[in-house]
Amino acid sequence: MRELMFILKALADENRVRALKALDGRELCVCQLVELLDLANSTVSKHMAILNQAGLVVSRKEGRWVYYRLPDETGSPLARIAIQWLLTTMDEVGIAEADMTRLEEILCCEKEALCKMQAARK
Amino acid sequence: MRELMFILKALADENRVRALKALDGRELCVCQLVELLDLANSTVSKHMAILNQAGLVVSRKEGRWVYYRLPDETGSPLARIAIQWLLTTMDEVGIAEADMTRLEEILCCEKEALCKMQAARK
DNA sequence: GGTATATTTCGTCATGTGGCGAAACAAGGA
DNA sequence: TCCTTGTTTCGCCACATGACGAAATATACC
Repeated sequence: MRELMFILKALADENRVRALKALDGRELCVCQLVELLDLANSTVSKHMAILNQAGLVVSRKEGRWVYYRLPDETGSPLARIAIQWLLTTMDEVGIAEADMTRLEEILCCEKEALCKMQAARK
Repeated sequence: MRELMFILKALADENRVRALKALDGRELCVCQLVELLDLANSTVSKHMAILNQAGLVVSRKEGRWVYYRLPDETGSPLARIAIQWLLTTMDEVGIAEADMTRLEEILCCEKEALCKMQAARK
């Protein structure tokens, strides 16, 4: 029950749901998620920590960059089924389409450029 | 997206999840849910209102009693699929078994007796 | 080693959420 | 009509949550 509630609580925030959808089929680093969600990087980092704790994402560090992605077969079955349900549901209903087009733009940018923009914004 | 978030937020509370599981395959009135969840009736009523708003339960009034049940084919597809996912997940993992045996006991009692007990408790 | 930079952690604040009891509401029975 | 009673609404409180900026970490580059 504890694990299930962790997952359900992690899913009960729109920004986290949007992040999961964005991670469908690809890996993203924090600065790309910051750009997509338009939140402070500290906020995004916290959201990703919550998703990570629930087993809904896994992280990988490469140099100074941290990449997040959806878990593979080795992840918790509960979490994987939850993700599958969420993503297919969102696809069927056509949710977060604006995010998908915005994500295309973001993926075209160099990550360094994104980070510089974000740093300048403050 | 709005409807999906209503559903996800409604599912992000353990007591509400327990209530949904208890409603699997049967109809329950508020006083029975109060007994199962061991919360104030005002609190249970609020929880059920949240579930109702998300389309995860429907209510039926019969005299002074209000019965809640899971939605049938006429309910929102999004809500119905969510419930289906939740219940099968809980079954597979074997969650809330204590509740199920406790529920058997509660169903044996007259509803009037339950309400009297609850009234006396204050 | 020192500097630059991507991310996380910390401190703080505003808002949301879940809990209760009391009062209000609704419906049956005297 | 008045009383009883099951449920909901209201007002309040304690705590959780999500947001930010600043400070701390960690890692590449000089």
